[in-house]
Amino acid sequence: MASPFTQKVYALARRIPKGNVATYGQLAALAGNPRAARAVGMAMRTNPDIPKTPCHRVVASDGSLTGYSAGHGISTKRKMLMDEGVSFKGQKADLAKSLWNGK
DNA sequence: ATTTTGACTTAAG
DNA sequence: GCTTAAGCCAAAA
Repeated sequence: MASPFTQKVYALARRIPKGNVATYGQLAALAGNPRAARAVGMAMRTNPDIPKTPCHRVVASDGSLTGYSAGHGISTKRKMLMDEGVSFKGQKADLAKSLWNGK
């Protein structure tokens, strides 16, 4: 646990349903600060428990996969998402179909 | 306490 | 479509 904000972000990430994805800005908004998308990314980066916190379900605003410290980076992340049933457009997630509704 | 940095986002060239 | 610039936030140094 690094900090309250980070904890909140983790909680939100865990609540993203399988087969869906959320954007950093979206998590930031749900965490209470719509403009803290960057901080959210930071929280993900320092992500302590991969299986406990599915940071791979968090993508950029346009569905692009960014970062990912585990596995082989983006490649692994994309694979995991596809495995969970998330639609993909080349290297980007299909937000139109798999974007988390926030509840 | 101040500065730097980064898994962001949007706007503009 | 890609690069640059600027805005905003929180954590780490």
